[in-house]
Amino acid sequence: MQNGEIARELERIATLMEIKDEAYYRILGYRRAAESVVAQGRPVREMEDLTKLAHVGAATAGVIRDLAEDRTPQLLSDLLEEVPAGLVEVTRLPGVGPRTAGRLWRELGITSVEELGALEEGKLAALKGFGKKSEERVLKAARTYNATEKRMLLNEATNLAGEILEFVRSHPACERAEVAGSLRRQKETIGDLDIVASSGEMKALADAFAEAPFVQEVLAHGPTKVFIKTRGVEVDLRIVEPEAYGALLHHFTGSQAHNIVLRERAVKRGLNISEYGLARAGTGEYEPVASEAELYERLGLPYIPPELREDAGELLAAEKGELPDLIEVGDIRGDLHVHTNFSDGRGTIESMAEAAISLGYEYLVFCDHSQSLKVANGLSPERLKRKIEAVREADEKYGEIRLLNGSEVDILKDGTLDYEDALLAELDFVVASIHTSFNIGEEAMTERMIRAINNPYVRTIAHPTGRVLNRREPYEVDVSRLIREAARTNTALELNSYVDRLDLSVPYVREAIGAGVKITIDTDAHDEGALGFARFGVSQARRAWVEKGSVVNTLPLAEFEAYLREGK
DNA sequence: GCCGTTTTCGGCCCGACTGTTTTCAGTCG
Repeated sequence: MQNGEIARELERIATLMEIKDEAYYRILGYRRAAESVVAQGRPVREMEDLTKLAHVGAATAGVIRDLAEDRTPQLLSDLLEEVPAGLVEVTRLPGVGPRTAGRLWRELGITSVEELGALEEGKLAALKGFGKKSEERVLKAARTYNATEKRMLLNEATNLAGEILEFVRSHPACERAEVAGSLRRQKETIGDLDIVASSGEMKALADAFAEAPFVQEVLAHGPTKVFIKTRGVEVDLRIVEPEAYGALLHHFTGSQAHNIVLRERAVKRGLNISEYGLARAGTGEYEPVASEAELYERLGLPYIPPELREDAGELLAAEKGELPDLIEVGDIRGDLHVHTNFSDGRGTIESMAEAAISLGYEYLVFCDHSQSLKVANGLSPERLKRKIEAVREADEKYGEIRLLNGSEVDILKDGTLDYEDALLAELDFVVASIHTSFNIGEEAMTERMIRAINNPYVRTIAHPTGRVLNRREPYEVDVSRLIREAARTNTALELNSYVDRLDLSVPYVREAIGAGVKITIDTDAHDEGALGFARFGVSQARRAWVEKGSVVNTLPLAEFEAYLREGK
């Protein structure tokens, strides 16, 4: 099992224990262990001592070991014998938690969302603590439940949040407002949106928001907190007095795991943290904190950027003064992987070049598809040669930017490349990637890609795991082996910035830079607008603790050209 | 369950909103 699956199983264990009404802190232990596994870069399967992970002790380590080696842990099989597995899904219904799910099971014999949805009217309302409203809400949730929840891509979430933010900011009662939550941390996909605001008239702003034109449904509405649904997305607005804005922004940016460890740290120093500010322990009298920087400072820490707030070692690094100097969008000097209408792009060499110039880039590498990828109008050797000429001519025309020749050459099923080496030698930069024969098994796929990595002309491997968010799982490949091989051969790995790829994913990027592998942050743009997706590639790199020095295309033109000349 | 610069036992983050209640449990973030 991979880290993600292991974490999901640990979550499932925690939920089953919650339904059983086990001790709260025992459950919390498994939940925090799940988060540690997700945050971990390299596959936990390869770790010798699992208790080195935060929040993992002897017991949880045994469970993780079993899962990693595809055995069912005794704990899990015992739980599944006692608690129906379908109840885990019941707890995912909005407004239904583990306690309610447990009662539904014990008192009504419910074991799945489907059974709950088919329940006769009045049965639920008759339970103690339930009423008509609760019944209506729960039944509706069960009947409209959709198991395959789709999460927003970063650009969709950014656009939607922008519109909502504009409404909030334009209200006269609003002093400041920002996006918080997972979007501010730039998680790869976004479920809900969190907006925070400060205001001297909180209730007026809350009421206005609940009646905003984009509101589909009001889920909760108090004087400082409004929870609505718009276009199927839940949006949470939280409001505080202006003096407490920093504490609120921090609180709602999360992650929850980061907040918890930070608060525990504060408690040890005699302080409580809440969204209202800092208090001497036990007094409940909060002193407002106006900025996040001030909050960290008063805890004796340097500012921790939102992208790092995942309880993935950032507090320890902050204490030691070893936080990374994270890469920024402005550090990107060029894009090494863009398409044109020679293959399946919509832009021309010129239009793409001009879009790159307007971003301030110093160089741009055109990488159209290779001959065997017919569906993408891949270039035959003859057409590639014509394109090489066309790029050279265009390069003469533009003084502001260096235009270079590349190819996104297919790695064929046997690991050979889709052009002869002699042709690859004529190119400035070669990107290699997989677009066919995804299901050949982990061993064969790994060997196939390692063969490509060992080709002397291949400088980076594009979208190395082939995943497409919300659409396609990554193919099976041993990424850790690819990373070791890339390090050995001085081959880079791509962090593809296209919003539905973001591939390599963050944990692997962190593993790769740890192994000394260079990263290319490319957009794979098929039109001019997509060049702007570089910001999302950069935000993922920041989540992976990447500094500018680890990224090939932060090199100024002269140094980049030297890098090209040196070869591998 | 985990964890330790007051520790190997006794702690373990914090608050808003809802529904069904007359004081609070459950859910959520």
